[in-house]
Amino acid sequence: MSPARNKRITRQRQLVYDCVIDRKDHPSANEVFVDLQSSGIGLATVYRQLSAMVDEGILKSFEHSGQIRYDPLVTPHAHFVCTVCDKIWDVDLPENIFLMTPNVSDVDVYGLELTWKGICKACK
Amino acid sequence: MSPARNKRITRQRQLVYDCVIDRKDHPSANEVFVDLQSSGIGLATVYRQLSAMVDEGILKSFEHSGQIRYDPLVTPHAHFVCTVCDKIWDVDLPENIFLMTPNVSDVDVYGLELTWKGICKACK
DNA sequence: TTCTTAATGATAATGATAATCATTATGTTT
DNA sequence: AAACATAATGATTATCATTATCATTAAGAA
Repeated sequence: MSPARNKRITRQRQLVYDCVIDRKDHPSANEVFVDLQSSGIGLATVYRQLSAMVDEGILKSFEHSGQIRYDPLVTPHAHFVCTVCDKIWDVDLPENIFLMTPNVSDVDVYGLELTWKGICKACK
Repeated sequence: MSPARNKRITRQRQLVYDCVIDRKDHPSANEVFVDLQSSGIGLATVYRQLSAMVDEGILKSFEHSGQIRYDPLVTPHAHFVCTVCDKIWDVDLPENIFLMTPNVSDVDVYGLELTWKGICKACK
């Protein structure tokens, strides 16, 4: 949660980070903002801190349903999305998936994004 | 390319479909619109036809860089995205990936989205 | 050819995110 | 502890992608 060189640890940065850590449901910027309403934090600051933390490697982000979701789990993993309630779970990547790089010639693959889609227990 | 029951095949529908088929680079709605400028088609119609075709299963869509991309290849496959030039390639899914469903209990998995990230030949 | 109504096109509305900028406050230096 | 340099904030506006609205047009059937 310590920022990059020449950056400052502000009350707002702490709030945003703690919020994403506490909720484990990959919140959007606006969801974080709503959670922190009582603190008086500004919406722009929430957006700024979230994207800053992604740049710094402290958070990961991905797009879902037209908005950017933030994930405190930065180690390689996949997601399961329930297409009914739109909730998201962290799941393990398949074994050895990194050995299954695509058949495109002369490219450097350094990452992947894997999302399983289905219906969760509660929605069935 | 024939529409659902009680729907009509319009000149505009044909134009939109042909455009996505012709370009194999997963265009956005606006890119299709620009391609079809000379036809006088409206932007709203492009958006409408594209999302209609996704609903009908004629096209697939996915989010990338803050916009929806359209893909005429509707059979299961993965993508490779160059994070420098932002181009997208269709690639095969890893063998037997459907056997590697996630470790979430009591969910019905019916699909997945897999995107490899890296740097393409031209950008290296 | 007429008729029904789905589809269109122009435009306004919405929603998410980024940019601007005067003000505030962090962390350092004296 | 006071002063300082400047990074960060918050209010606001701007931008961009997409959706909604609605009067008009045109498929496709009768």
